Amino acid sequence: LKTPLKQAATSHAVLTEIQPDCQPLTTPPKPKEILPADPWTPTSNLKMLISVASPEIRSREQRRVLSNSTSEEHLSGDEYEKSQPSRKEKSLGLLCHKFLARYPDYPSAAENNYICLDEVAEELSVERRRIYDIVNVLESLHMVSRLAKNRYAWHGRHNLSKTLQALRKVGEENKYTQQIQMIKKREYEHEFDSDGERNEDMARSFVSNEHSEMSFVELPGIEFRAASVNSRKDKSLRVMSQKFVMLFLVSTPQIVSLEVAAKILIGEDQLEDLDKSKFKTKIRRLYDIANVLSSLQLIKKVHVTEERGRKPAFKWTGPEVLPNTQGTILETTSMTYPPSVSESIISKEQCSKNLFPSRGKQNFTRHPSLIKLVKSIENDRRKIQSAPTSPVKINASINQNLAVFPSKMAQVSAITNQQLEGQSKKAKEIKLSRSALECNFSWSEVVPKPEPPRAAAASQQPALTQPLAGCPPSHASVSPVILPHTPSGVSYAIYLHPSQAHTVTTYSPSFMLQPLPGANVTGIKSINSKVLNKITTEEGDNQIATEDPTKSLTANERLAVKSETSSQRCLKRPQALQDNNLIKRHRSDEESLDTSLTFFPSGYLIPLTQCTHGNKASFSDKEKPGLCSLQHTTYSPPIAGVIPVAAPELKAVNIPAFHITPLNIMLSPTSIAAAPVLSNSSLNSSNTSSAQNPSSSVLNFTLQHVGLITAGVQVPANPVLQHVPVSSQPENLSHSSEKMNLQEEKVRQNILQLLDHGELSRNNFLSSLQPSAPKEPQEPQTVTEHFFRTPGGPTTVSSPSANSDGTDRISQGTLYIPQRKLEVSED
DNA sequence: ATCTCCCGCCATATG
DNA sequence: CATATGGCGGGAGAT
Repeated sequence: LKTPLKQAATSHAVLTEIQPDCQPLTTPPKPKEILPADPWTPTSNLKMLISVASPEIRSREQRRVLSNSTSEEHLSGDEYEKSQPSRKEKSLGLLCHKFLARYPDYPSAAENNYICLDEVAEELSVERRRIYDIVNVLESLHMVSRLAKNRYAWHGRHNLSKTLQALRKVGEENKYTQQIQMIKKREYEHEFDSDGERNEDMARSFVSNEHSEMSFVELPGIEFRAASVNSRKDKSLRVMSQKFVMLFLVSTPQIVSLEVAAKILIGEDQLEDLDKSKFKTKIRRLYDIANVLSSLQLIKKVHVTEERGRKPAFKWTGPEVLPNTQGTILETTSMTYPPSVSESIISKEQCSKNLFPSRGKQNFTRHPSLIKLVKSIENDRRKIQSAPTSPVKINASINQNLAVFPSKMAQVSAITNQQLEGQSKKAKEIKLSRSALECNFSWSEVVPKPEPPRAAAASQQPALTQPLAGCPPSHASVSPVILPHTPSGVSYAIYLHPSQAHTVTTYSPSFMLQPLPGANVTGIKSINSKVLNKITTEEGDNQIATEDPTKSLTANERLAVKSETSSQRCLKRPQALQDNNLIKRHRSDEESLDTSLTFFPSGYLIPLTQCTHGNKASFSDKEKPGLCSLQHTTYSPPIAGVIPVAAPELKAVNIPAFHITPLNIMLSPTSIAAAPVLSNSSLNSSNTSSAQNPSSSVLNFTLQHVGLITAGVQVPANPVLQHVPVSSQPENLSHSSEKMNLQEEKVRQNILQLLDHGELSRNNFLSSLQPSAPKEPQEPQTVTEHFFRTPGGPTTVSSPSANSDGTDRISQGTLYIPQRKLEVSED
């Protein structure tokens, strides 16, 4: 019927931006939007071209051209159906590119960045419906916000960093990592026992438990307040998009298969109701979302090959999100709202409404100080949540923040604490956290720096240094306050996600970071569950990006972006205020407490003004330096690398960490992740085996208790950071331990299972699990796994770790747990 | 056949 | 009530 212009397909046509042609009748093109300030930046154009001109398309186009012999339409109608707009040309992804091309990534406040849906739809000549699809996901990233009926405000990537951070946090709170594990485990089981008596694995229950319904995650974004119009209840596409992104952010290899994503997004609730159609629909939506995210270059399509064939998946290619960044918002905020400490204190989560309204009735009380802030926001979206309450959470992070702003905050914090306590008994933990200090400083990777963690470290970090450093040393020095308390010893637990097996490798004791080109990833987490893996290569897969022009370009772009973002966010010194999700959760609802797995509702973030550009210059390098280097390093050997274990951020070791560690362990029953623990201190101090400080003791204790490490093994803590307020730890520790016991057993069983299956052949592994079997104290054993990525694809990597079987020994208490194989291939 | 995912009906929300 | 939004899923192009 329609006779589209033929061969629109020519590359030229495609490249040409938006629809040069058409619309004879309708309103003429509107000049208005096309102003000098126009969005088209060289970058964007380039970007667009690159992305658009994918090889596939190009080849396709060529074919077409040949066939047509360039004639547009002339000959015969034989061209019949060949109509052009081959499906691909109408793809959401391409459309999205066009859309994005219209606006600058980083619009200046000055320009009018308004988006009129009608116009856009018209100009791009697509149905409005499609525009909604795009806008909705952009909205989920806070790249746009709705102003009113037909109008949206374009924010570009200014908020992206914060958004991602928030999403990551929420994802962590929602225990997506565990959910993913569960799902994978389930699949695994199915494969195995065909009999399938799906053991009523608690796993399920876990998942089902949480079924948290989450609503839109709000982020502090600029004019978000104005977005009064937005939102309503469902927002499914938006929410879905956020969840999808969260999955990437919490996954260690940042690869998420559609299947897994769909399952999680779907039934966050019920056990698998293998509702086929529902699943299908979900997948469709995910594709839609993925297309947009791909256009944003946040993800790219890959395939994961597992035992059962290859499945479509996507790999995160966007900026990595720092684990601990909690400080970011605060920092920003503080700058923004210097006066009201309280406000500044509020960090995302605190402000949150319940994203995940867990079934439980959670009654949060809003902290007075927050009320004002929240109030306005709430008005805007009052209608949105039918939810009666918009709980505001205040948590430990606040306390932490105190450190930063000692004087001012003090009172506030005090208040906060009281309130918290009042709210829930569970809050007790919070106290602990506050003492913890958090300074992120970059860890010196290879070069151990003698100096104190403080600012010193950060200063000259090589590119590889951790991003965490987020704050430049300069800042640190500037605001000494930040490091109020002595640094706490920070230990980090490294674990491997079973599901995402990747190469595991040993890490060097010295913590050298190496960009692991191939290694994708092991997960490294700080105790408090923040992942520190900045190191992972972006190109992650062992792919060598070098030759691909596109990639290189993207890389560059990325760099640019990163630096920018980092600069923004690093306005302040490093304080890693970490917040503990755990704590938050605990206090949030008591009921859920019992099941450790229960999810707690999280809130949405209240938008704070976004940070202005402050001194960006100073830190350009810190944050993502690692990435940059990584990118460059693409040429590096395919081998899986060493797992960089270092934990850059010195976080206070808080109790939460303990909780978390166990959780992680227990959660991944399937393959069980290894939990290597390291202290970042080692970086500074050459010796790893220094005497344990309290924190390390606790940690060791915990680990031992859980059975992850042998009694003899000890995890060193960072000397510098030592004074972690350990005081209360015992309680917490015990507490967590208790919870974990059950889990412990399961974990073991799982391990055994693995062994049975032959996945683990190592005695070592077992022995390591046995507390009774002491091993060399200083050298815990590692169970290495064969993870492999099989060859075949560019991505394939073999585990570098030398001795194939878990014989490797890793210097400091590192435990690696075996995994299943998994291959990732591009495209 | 499977993977992608476009198209657009039609229920809802908004104004 | 007229529109603006946006679930949803059929079904077809791409592989």
